[in-house]
Amino acid sequence: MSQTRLSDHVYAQIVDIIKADGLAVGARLPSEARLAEMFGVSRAIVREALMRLASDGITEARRGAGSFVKSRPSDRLAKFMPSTELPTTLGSYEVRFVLEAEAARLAATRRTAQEMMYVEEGMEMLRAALLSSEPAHVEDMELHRRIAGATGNPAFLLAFDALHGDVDKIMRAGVDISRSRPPDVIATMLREHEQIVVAIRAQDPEGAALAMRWHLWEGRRRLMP
Amino acid sequence: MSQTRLSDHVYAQIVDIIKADGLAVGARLPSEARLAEMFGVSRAIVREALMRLASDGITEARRGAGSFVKSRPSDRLAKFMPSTELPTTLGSYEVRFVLEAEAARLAATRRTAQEMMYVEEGMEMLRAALLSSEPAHVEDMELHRRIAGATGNPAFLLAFDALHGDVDKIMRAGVDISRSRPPDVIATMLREHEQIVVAIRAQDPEGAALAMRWHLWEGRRRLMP
DNA sequence: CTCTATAATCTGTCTAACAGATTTAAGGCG
DNA sequence: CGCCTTAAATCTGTTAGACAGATTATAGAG
Repeated sequence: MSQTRLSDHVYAQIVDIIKADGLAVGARLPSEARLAEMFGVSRAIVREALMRLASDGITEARRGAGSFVKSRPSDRLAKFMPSTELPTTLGSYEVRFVLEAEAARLAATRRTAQEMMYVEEGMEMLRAALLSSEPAHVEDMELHRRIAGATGNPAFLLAFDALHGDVDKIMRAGVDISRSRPPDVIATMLREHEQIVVAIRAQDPEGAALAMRWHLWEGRRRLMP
Repeated sequence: MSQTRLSDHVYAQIVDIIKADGLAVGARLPSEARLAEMFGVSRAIVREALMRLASDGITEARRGAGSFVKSRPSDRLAKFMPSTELPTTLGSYEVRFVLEAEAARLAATRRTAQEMMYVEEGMEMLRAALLSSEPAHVEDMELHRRIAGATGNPAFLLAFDALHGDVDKIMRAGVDISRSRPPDVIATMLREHEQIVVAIRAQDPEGAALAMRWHLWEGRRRLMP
């Protein structure tokens, strides 16, 4: 804790309230004015804390009605607490394996021409990043995200963002995966992605799903041989 | 677009400033007062946006000095926000079909005794709610969520929460399934859930996956015949 | 008992102010 | 000219009070 903002403390105290009082998903929190009174701070501070709680997906505010529990913090915290960063990253592969393989299959089936262009553009961005030997983590994610979007089903993007949003947070916390990659690995990664894009372009559902599964399988191995 | 908080807009505009002006990591943002003047809002609103930016690891505030860029916002992160407002009732089934079927399979494979108890408890809650003819939507979700948790892989819960986070909102908007639920449908829903739980208890991966797929398939049909 | 109008709450937002930390500018001295 | 000390300007962190608009609770009429 470098800084001592009151809203940090209020954030933690509201989390405690939800956990201690066992507030279920959908339950209403005390009003901002009430919380301010309880913690002895101004309403503005409570609002700052609530903004972060909402940003973290724990609460949700409805105008005129109140703030409500959206996802119990104990569960959200549990996914960071027990295991270290790497296992969580690895765990996401298990989900990506089914989620993104299905996305690739559906993208191949019903992508529009515009969505295809968007995917191809993402592929170009990844290629440029990889060939310039820069950290290509963002571009990698972006391509995968565009493929999820090419299904035309926003639910895939919802799940994708949830998965990679928190992974991104974890990596910002100090884990540096972008270690030095030898040239042959770069070429391999490029080829794997290209096979996925080619299959989607050719409207080959099974090929796209298989290429995605293979790529994720290999990616997981690269992370933890 | 359920809510239009000014701080949401300010958040996006500050991200735009960082990207457009090419502010490097460590660069100082305009002061809160200046930002408030630029966007035509009060300083409190700017602070609420800055709290979320700080929570997302993009900026960092130093007391008396100013707010500084901590990490350049990626394009992916910028697109992260608007996706939260998409209603995805039917589309979510397409994702649940692969996601929860895999969760059921893995839960059957490696559930602990404690996780099994947690699932059984969820089943009891659902049974009680359904038999009392009360809206059982929350209990239904809770059982599915506990099954996702029984995989031991928190990534499944991440994806699950993302998909079902807005369901409460949708239900409140008027789609009330519980009203039009004849007794035979209740019995059917109960049986479908029981088959899933039984398969997980019996550590039958394929049976669990199949039962989940069947249940979701029927559920989708009940929603939109 | 149901429907409706009214009152009470609650979020979203603004303005004005002050303390304390930090940066900047101004001198003063070698 | 360059360096150090000091005072002024700036900035974040925080408080108080106010008002509009949305939502929920309440009381009353039929």
